[in-house]
Amino acid sequence: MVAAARELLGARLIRDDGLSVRTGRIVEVEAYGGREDLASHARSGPTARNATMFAASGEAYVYGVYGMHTCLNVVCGPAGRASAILVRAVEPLVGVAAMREARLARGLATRRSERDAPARAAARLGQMPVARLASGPGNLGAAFSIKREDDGRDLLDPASPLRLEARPAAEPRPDVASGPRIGVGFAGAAWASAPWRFWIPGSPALSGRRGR
DNA sequence: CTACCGATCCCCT
DNA sequence: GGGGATCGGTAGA
Repeated sequence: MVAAARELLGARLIRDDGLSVRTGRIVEVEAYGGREDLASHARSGPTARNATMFAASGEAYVYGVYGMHTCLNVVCGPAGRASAILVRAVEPLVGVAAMREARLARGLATRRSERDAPARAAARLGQMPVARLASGPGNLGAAFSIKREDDGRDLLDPASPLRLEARPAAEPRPDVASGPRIGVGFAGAAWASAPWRFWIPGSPALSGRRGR
């Protein structure tokens, strides 16, 4: 699982809906395990929400949180054993305009209804640096139009509209840094401090304050 | 700079 | 009915 997380860094995430293509280089991920991992959605065994976590390697596990965000995971364990890698950030490579549109579309659908909110959101997105468009799991979900219907998709199928590609052979294996996972304090100190977050040091697209 | 707060909805110790 | 693998804005030191 940890090895799979490291292997994902540098790989490409691709959204190909037939009209536009969006791709990004994965620069930040987190590993989540099964029942023993108190930070994992699988901590209480299989449920309707986390069923895909128990699927075979290579499927997408998509979940919604806080009523407005969808997050993408790559299932990485053998069938029956829950494990998933949360994709927290990518560096946009192709389809930057489509990512801005997707961010705007999702933001308008969910943000509080102030009178001038749409104009302000559009202005903010227009100014936003490319590296921030898919920085953080919620932002990535919006930029790549991740939907609940993507749950269970085969990310290793070259014909899939949402898929992964290996890091290009010509591209060197990236350096990898690690540290505690984000936002899992509820799991208790032991699991919250486990160094299961991995990132490519120096990437401008890292989540939180690191990339700013 | 840090700290808190609200938004918003599906699923569940 | 509670709460969350988040985000961006605001208030205050």
